[in-house]
Amino acid sequence: MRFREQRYSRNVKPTRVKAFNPKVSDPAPRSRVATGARKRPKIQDVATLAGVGVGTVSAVLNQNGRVSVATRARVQEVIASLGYRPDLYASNLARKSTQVIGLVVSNLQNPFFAETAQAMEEQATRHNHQISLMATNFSPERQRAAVERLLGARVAGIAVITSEHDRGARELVLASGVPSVFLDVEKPEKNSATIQVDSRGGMRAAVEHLIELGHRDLLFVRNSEKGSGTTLLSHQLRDKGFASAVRAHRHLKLNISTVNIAGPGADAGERAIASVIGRVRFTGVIAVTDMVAMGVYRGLQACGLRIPEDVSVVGFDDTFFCRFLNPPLTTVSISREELSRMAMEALLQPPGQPAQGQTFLLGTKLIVRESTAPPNPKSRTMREG
Amino acid sequence: MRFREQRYSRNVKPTRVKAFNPKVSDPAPRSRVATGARKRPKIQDVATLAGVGVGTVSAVLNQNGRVSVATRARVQEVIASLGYRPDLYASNLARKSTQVIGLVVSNLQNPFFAETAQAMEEQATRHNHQISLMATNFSPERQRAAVERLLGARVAGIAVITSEHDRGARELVLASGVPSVFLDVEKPEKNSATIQVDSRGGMRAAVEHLIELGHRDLLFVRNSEKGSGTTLLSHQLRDKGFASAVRAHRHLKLNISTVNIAGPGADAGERAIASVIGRVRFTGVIAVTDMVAMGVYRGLQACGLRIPEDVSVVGFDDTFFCRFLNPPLTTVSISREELSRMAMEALLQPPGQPAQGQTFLLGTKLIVRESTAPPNPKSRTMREG
DNA sequence: CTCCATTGATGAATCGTTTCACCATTAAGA
DNA sequence: TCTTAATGGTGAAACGATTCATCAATGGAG
Repeated sequence: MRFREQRYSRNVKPTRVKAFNPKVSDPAPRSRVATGARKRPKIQDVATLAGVGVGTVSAVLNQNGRVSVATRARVQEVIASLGYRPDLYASNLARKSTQVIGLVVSNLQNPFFAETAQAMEEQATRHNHQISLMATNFSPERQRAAVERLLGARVAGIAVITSEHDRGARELVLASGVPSVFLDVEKPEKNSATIQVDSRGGMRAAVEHLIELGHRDLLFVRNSEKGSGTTLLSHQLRDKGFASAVRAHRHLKLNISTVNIAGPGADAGERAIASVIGRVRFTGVIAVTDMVAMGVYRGLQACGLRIPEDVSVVGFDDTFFCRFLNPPLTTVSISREELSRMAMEALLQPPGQPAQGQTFLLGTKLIVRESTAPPNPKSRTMREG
Repeated sequence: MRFREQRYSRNVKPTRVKAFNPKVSDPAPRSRVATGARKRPKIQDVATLAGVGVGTVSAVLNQNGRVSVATRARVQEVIASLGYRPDLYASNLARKSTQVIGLVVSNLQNPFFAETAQAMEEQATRHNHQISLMATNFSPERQRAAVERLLGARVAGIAVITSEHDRGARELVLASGVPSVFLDVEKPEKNSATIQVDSRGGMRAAVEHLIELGHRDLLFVRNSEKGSGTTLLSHQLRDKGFASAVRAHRHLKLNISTVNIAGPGADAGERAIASVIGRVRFTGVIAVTDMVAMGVYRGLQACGLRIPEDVSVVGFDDTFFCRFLNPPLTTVSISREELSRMAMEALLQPPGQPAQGQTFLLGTKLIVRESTAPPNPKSRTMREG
């Protein structure tokens, strides 16, 4: 019985059944939309043509192992002539690691994220990696979904550079053991690197800049991107940074006001100004984001207030278009190159010290442009009487 | 003989040799930098726990094949309890297709590309695909390299949305047989889809808008991003569009000037204005790009010219920040959603008609904001005398 | 009761790499 | 001459999924 069975399964099921069983009734369905491409050469083809074993070809490809110069040259020649390109999926499967790093950002429309993504992409290319991009559009659910998909793709690392925050997503990443970096996360974990933007320092520089110019009546404008009630983490930190900067100068009797408008991006800034104008006295505005500052510009200009003659404005992020606003915006700069360099360093952890678990501090720098000037004593942001 | 042999290969070569050969001399080197993560469950684990075969689990995962409701439920339960997630690399290798589409853009700093990337990402997610992002920074060499890497990654499709153009890259893609879309390519191929932006229509609308307002002295500002001498394809098309729009109104005796400044992005616009001011008479400016228009704003304002009182300005692209310029920019809009929808449709070619080889026409729409107004007869862009 | 069709489930073979135990050859040392 | 070491090179097994030929069980039909 057993023999019968074995023999049967051995002989009647040759490895290439298809070739022996042309399915006469159904000549060529293969409905997978005709490819039209020549068959991709595989490593075995290269090996055969070069007269070597597959192991040798692999060694040449990954420049490890010992291969004589002559053999190496011959193999490389064959590779070039065939146009052979190793299949990354097979390679990754066999190697149990990938060359892909997952990048989760909030929204590419926001230049801060776009510029960061670009910088990350450059870093990745430099290190021979690829970027798999996911955008959350500020939704924690989508963040979690993004992380889940990246994990399924077995990425070599995950960078979460978002303003929103999702505990579930973070826990998924942490539990997976995949190298990761998070931006501005509240408490670091041993498992995962953190990049902390020095919002405090940046805010202090911004506030002190205005104080030095002579401003004493300050308006802080913030928004929370989504009406969801949750405050973005980076905004919270900037809040704190602002508060601490103000505290450091409390002897000056500063007159501080804060507006918080929910809503997406730049529009919030505009509405914020509309809502306080005539009710609050201020000669300097600090916006939590360049995007918000753009809205503030519009709001002020709609009220006939000039920048910087009547009101000074400071932004945060130094997105590239700051220079093109009218007047060019004074803002706090965060280096995207530095940020992406840190992220990559943490993700790729060069064989030496384990960068995972480390916390990187990302400095900020005040860029003074033309949106700030000494306050104008005649300027009126309050309604008369 | 045959029996002996079969039996031999059946019994003496068990699939798990390693388990029988514990290598006493070398207990546990595995120096691959401690992972610390629990071992990822594989499909066999799920199958065993659920008491079914791997084929059944696979059928449940891919909701094809016939599985009874009871079995399906049991398998799904085990999957959930284990937190099992199929390995995309193994899956792709076995299936010989992937869920990744490669997106090549010029530069994420340019909001047009950033917004397109975002839209593509959303489309991809909707279709259960991932985006692998590559930026060329306007370099043809980098474009080729990007394509080469994506091909190696066996992407399911490649979208090349760039302003620069590289014949080599295009040929690589075409030869590979991978579904692809290119933007604004000169001549379509059977093999690959094309999206043609209706630059002609957009330019005509822009020109006619200015003409209707009463402008007769028009300045066309273009740049070529890189001093490399090669003109960006999209710019060429916009050139032609502009020329054809002008030709259509030649009976009006329009006074047309053109400045072409090489150099990256917005700066070019500023330098363009600087170079023509006082030498050319114009009351309306058409910029080849919103980015360039931003530079034009700066250039004009630096000369003390007001927009739109002294000079009207029209841009092209409708990037999101147009609304935040002062004054908000009148521009020609290209729908990113539409663009990405078309790209995805071409790439994913729903089982029905083969969208490959098709040419999509992407319409444009003039968005009138506040940067255009009737010409001011007293305005002087020419030096006196 | 036999035969056939249908439904559900199985698991060996396959995808294209990397890895690594092992082999062959040569060189150096005793 | 015989070991021993070093260098080049080999190819089977493993990676973790999908596929599909095949089997078992069940239910009618004849």
